[in-house]
This record gives sequence, C-alpha cells and structure tokens, in this order.
Amino acid sequence: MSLKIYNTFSRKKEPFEPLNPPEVGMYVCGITAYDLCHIGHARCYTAFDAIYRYLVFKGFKVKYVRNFTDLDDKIIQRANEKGVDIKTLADQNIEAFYEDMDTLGLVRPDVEPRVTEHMQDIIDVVRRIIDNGYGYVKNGNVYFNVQAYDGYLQLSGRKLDDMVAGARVEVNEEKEHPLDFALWKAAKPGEPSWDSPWGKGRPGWHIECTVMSTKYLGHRFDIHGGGADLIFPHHENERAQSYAAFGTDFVKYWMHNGFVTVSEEKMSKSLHNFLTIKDVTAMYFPEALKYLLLSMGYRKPINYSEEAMARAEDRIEYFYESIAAAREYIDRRGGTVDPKVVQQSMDRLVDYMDDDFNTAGVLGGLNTDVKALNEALSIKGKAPAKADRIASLLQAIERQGAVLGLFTSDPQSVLDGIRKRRIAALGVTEDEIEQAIEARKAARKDRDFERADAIRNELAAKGIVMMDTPQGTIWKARRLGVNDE
RNA sequence: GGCGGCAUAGCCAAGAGGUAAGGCAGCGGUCUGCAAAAUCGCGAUUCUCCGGUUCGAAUCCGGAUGCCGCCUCCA
Repeated sequence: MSLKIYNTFSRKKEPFEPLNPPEVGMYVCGITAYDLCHIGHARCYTAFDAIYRYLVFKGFKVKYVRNFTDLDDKIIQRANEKGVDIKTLADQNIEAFYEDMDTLGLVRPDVEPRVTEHMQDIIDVVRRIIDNGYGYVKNGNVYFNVQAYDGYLQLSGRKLDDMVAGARVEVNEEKEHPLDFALWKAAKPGEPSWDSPWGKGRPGWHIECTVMSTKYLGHRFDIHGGGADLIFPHHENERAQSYAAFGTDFVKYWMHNGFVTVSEEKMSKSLHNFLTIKDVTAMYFPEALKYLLLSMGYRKPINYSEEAMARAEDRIEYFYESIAAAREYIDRRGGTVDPKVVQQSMDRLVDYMDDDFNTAGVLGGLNTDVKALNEALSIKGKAPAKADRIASLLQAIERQGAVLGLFTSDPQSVLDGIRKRRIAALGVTEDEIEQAIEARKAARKDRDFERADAIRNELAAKGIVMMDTPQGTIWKARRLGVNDE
C-alpha cells in the first residue's frame, strides 16, 4: 500500500503523489503571537509533527514551513493594553511558543517566516492581484473581489448566495460584495503601518500565508495544513488570492486537524474554556499530552479531560518502565535482535500511517508490542529465546516510537518527571515517603505485619503505593479522584 | 437557513466489502507474609435505527434519529 491523504478539497482520501518527488513542500499555519498557546495548538502542531516525521521516514525530502503572524488586530489591541509595542509582545509569545514546542519535543520547521519581515513581498503580491483584475482600491484599502474568481468557496463547499443569506456578514459600504475581504488595510491613527502604493497601511489577515507559503515553496506546493476552523474563511481566501496572483491552484493536498474539546465543546478563546500548554504540562508529564493527542486520528475531535490525561500519563509511565526494564535486562544478559520481529512491527506501522496518518492504530500496535515485551520479561529463568525476544521487541518499540516522536527520552528522567508532578498534586513529599518506608521496613523486620500494613495503607490513602521487590521497597504515586467517574 | 463531520462493549478507541486491534475499568489465576506492580485467562453472534445492493456489509447506497463543528476572531 502507498500513502493516502484525506484531502479537504475533494473530501476523499487520495493517493499521495508529490509535485516533484522526492521533494515535498508542506506549509502549516502558525500562531498569531498575541497570547500563550493552548492545547488546540498543541494538537495541530503535534499532528503535523508526526506527519512530517513520517514523510521523512518514507524517504521524502520535506521542506516544512510554518509562519508566525506577528501583526494583526489582536496583537495591536493586546500590545496597547499592555503598553508595549507589537514587536515586544510578539517576541515574548514566540519565545513562549518555542518553549512549548520544545517541551512537547516537536521538530522545528525549516522556515519560520514572520509577516513583518515580508512587507515588500506582500505588497508585490497585492499589486499583482490588482493588476490581474481581482482586487480594487477604496480609500487606501485594497479588497479582493470574490465575484471575479469563479473558484471561490470550492474548498469549503459553499455558495456565495447562501453565505450572504446566512447573514452575520459585516456591513461595509466600501465593499462591492459583502464577502470581499481586505488584502491591505489603510492605516488607522496610532496603529503600526508600512508604506505602500496605496498609502500607509498593513496587510489583511489572509495575504501573509499566500505570500510566505509561495515564496518558500513555489507557486504550487504539496501540503497545506491547519485547524479545521481555518477552512473558511482563511484557507478559502488564501486559495483565491493565490489563484489571482499566480494563476494556479497553489495547494495540492489540504489537510485539516480536528478540534480539542472540553466537555464536548470546542476549546476556544472566545468560550474561555481553554487550557494552555503550560497549564497542562505543569500538571502532567508533557509526553502524556502528546500521547493523548496522537491516540486519535488527527481529523477526529479529542475530548480533553483530567481523566484522559491521567490515563495517557499512565501509559507513558508503563512504556518507559518497560523500556527501562528491557534495557537493564539486555545490559546484563545480551540478546540478539531478530530483524523479522522488528520488520513485522514496522510493516504494521506503515500500513496504519499510509492510511491518512493513522497514529491511533500505530499506538494500538505499540501497546501490543510493549505487552509482549513485558510478557517476555516476566518469563522465569533464562529461556534461550528470551533475551533475543526482548532485544527484538525493544528495538521494534523504539523504532516505531521514533517515527511518532514518542518514547525517545531517557526513561529515568521521564519517570522522575511523572513522579514529581504526581506527588506535588498529592501534596506529599519524598522525605515523608522515605520515612514511612523506613518505618515499615523496621516493622517488617520484626514481622509486625499489622503495623507494616497500617503504614502502607496510610500512604495508599494519600495516593502513594508501596511495592516490595527483591531489591527492596519502591513506591509509585497515583492520581487520585480521576477514575471514579 | 446553508454546508460539513461523527455514531463500534460500562468508558476511550482502531477497523472503510470477507466474518470485530488496542487501552481503561471489572472478574478469576500466577507472583507476594498480605498487597502492589507485572503477567495469564474471561468481554460485542455484533457495530444508533429502518430499508436496499451483494454469496457476504460495522464497512457501499437511500432514509430516520442523535451529537459536534463551520458559515464572526479561532489550531
């Protein structure tokens, strides 16, 4: 099987045939840098990170471009509220964005263009659109004439008349058609502005992506992605602008990720029901968020809940514990990798990923493998094939994980990170736990099991589980109150 | 009002014409002083409902119902 991608434009899965193989151009709409990122952003960039990694794994030479919108109404407004200039605000939020992306272990795109650094390019494209008869100037504003492009609304599958009838279109006397949108906005007093042939002003919202995507990827490129809420009007308008400027349908495959919901409602700034990436990764180990986001197909909605996060974190813990145990075993006993075992898992991964990047299926397979790994680990004695089986499954897990950007960290530091977050949430200190373990050890030595059990129960009530092993007593922290629902 | 998507066990979720992955929870066994962790075994004659196509449908077609989203800034 070969790679198929669901194309929003055709609403079908299509065979992936890049314009210039093995090169692939991929543009993903980036952030508007006026605030911290929420986990909806995390979903989008995690999904396209996995897509990027898989395309690279398949042997494509991917050029990945993701923009920063560092100039728009919201940035200007927020900067005014805070009494800083827009560059300061944008820089702060871009820095915070990088922290978030690094926390989640997402790769940096090859090019990350900013709007304010592409003014001349934007002006040039707006001029082309006017020259080609798709734009008009009114009082220093430049508008796109949607009636001039008969392909308008093809991406979102709507009709011009229905859109107008659907109301809620802003009234603007300057526009020839209510759906005409601004390519260039005349400067208002107190707003940052740039010189242009139409007077001082700044770009409209959609033009930046048209300009920066085509500048770095050519007038026609392979993949354009973003959240499903961008289909209309953002991507629809980009498409119209590109056609107007360059006479081509600029994107071959339109890809849109589904939303993150909270209590089944879309997470959005206007509903004030969003959590930032920083909120979530402070509470839960960051890779758990990544696991949760990849545990469903990228087009389906994901409902965020504490319970879902706790379960994802449990899975991360389980994987890393298993990986650590397997490595420890192999360090002691050796073990030869059977390429067939690894290949079988990788073939399964390819089958899933080729089917529109089914990361959920891959995770299912990974769970089967890690369970098999623990099964091998739990065999008593030294069955001859045991070490080889462990070595093979470990490699299968690590190689699959690498394709998704999962399970690539040092197990001990992950386990420590999970443990720290959990005891903080439980309000218990490590000293407290160590003291209890010592007290219980003494009781057990005296074979006072009643007292030993009482100590253990006391800690269990606080969410700390003690476990006796041949190497001594170890402990784990649980998340309380999330499995009761 | 227009357009799009989704509906699979108690819960989360793969599967896209050939007889239901995986995870959580639950029950029973191994292990253990007892536990925990880990592991083994057990769960849908059936995929919202009603028709149709087919030797065969969770998968295709038609219809119904319910939920979600877009049409305004939004990943």
